Amino acid sequence: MQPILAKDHIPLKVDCYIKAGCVTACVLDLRGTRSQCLLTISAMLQGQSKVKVICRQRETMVRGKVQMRRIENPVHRRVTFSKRREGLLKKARELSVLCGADVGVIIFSSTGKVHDLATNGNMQSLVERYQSISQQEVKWKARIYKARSIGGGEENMRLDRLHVLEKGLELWYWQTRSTKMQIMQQEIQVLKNKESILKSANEILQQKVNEQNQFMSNCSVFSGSSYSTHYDADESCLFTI
Amino acid sequence: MQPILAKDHIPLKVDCYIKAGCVTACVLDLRGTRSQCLLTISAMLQGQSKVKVICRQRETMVRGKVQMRRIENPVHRRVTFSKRREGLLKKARELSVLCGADVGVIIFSSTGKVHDLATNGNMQSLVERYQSISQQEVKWKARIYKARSIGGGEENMRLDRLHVLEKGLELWYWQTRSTKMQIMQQEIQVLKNKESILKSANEILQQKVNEQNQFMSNCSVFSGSSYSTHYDADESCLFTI
DNA sequence: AACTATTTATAAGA
DNA sequence: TTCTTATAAATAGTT
Repeated sequence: MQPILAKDHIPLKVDCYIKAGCVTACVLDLRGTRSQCLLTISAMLQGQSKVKVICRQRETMVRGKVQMRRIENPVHRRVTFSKRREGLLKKARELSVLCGADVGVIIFSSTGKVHDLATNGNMQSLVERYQSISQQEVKWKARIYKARSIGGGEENMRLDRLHVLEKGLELWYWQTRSTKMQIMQQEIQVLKNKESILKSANEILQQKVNEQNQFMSNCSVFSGSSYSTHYDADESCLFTI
Repeated sequence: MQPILAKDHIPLKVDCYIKAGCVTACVLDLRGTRSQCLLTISAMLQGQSKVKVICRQRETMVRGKVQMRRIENPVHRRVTFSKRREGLLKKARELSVLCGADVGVIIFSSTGKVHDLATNGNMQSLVERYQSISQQEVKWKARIYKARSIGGGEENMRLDRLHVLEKGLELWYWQTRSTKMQIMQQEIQVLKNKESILKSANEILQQKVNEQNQFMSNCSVFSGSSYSTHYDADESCLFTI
């Protein structure tokens, strides 16, 4: 299948209702490389049932590719910003809906105006989630990095210790990815509450019991047996992130 | 310029290197309305210098529009997520370069994996800038709210001013309604825990106090003054769902 | 703001 | 996964 060279004009006879159009065509260049290219069709009506179509490759793109550099014209820049900002937010919403992702977008225009989107409805919680994960990742990586560099200096650095650390990172990734993570976080929340409330209940209880103990010891009937009740809530958080 | 009806097949003879392609054409429908439509070109090489092109309008779109709902097939969803995520980040970078904007994007996949982009190179500073601006916005809105409630009492409050303020307030409610929901639900969770734990703490406390009361009354020193402590947690849940 | 030619993204298939 | 390409969608420039 030899590639065939293009000629400047390709006269076509068609009898459809094309008025004008363009062709995104799959082409082979001279080296046989496949790529997409653009052709244009100019159609002129000829009588009732015939259209003459001239199809040729554009010598120059009328609207060239957008150069990826700052738009200097302020009016143009503002219009483009507005269009592309909407486009970006739309894409973000679509990603969220189609793939069940949570997406947050923050945009500062060059004039400092802020635009945002949080598909979960709350940028703050999204950012917090991001920060906690980032910090955790940084910690793990730092730990491994440290272990590695120490290990590099020390010959006694046992390989299995390094493996344990790397396993930890792996596990952390796995935990982060799983939906369990979310359940666990809720669980943590619950248990933290438990902790603080148990502590205050404990305080009140202690206080009551102490009052009574004091009252009773004031009666000089009882001596060294004081009631002490302590519900330790420190162990109530089973998971840590 | 009468629109001309399409026929099923449009045989074309071309001598360019088109292999296959499609046409996004501007067409006129039967009422003369202009719109974009799609044609396809199938090309077959014929010898060294000739290509036969069959151009016809698709009866049905082979790949219909994407339905904007969660993709249920996990493989499909993962692939789409990957592609669209890249697309989104690319768009964000382009917006930043073209318009001199600072853009931050945070993406959590449905499996909890995080992806991000901060065009200024530092998500933390971007988020901080966002948060400081958001806080100012909240303050401003609170001011409006206050002005409005004062305005309700004053007859001198000009109607147009009130309308402006109410418009702002409306917008603010709309923007934050979902956020509020989340905060409330969290609050509910916390308070439910509070309730149940306070109740058990209460029980323990009651038990203790009762024990001591009984002990003391057994000592026949005290008569009618029994300690009774009850921490009612029923009112601790401010919100109900 | 609307229009549309053109570019770009991407869904489905290999 | 990566590549291909048909097709849908975004958008640059214009009116």
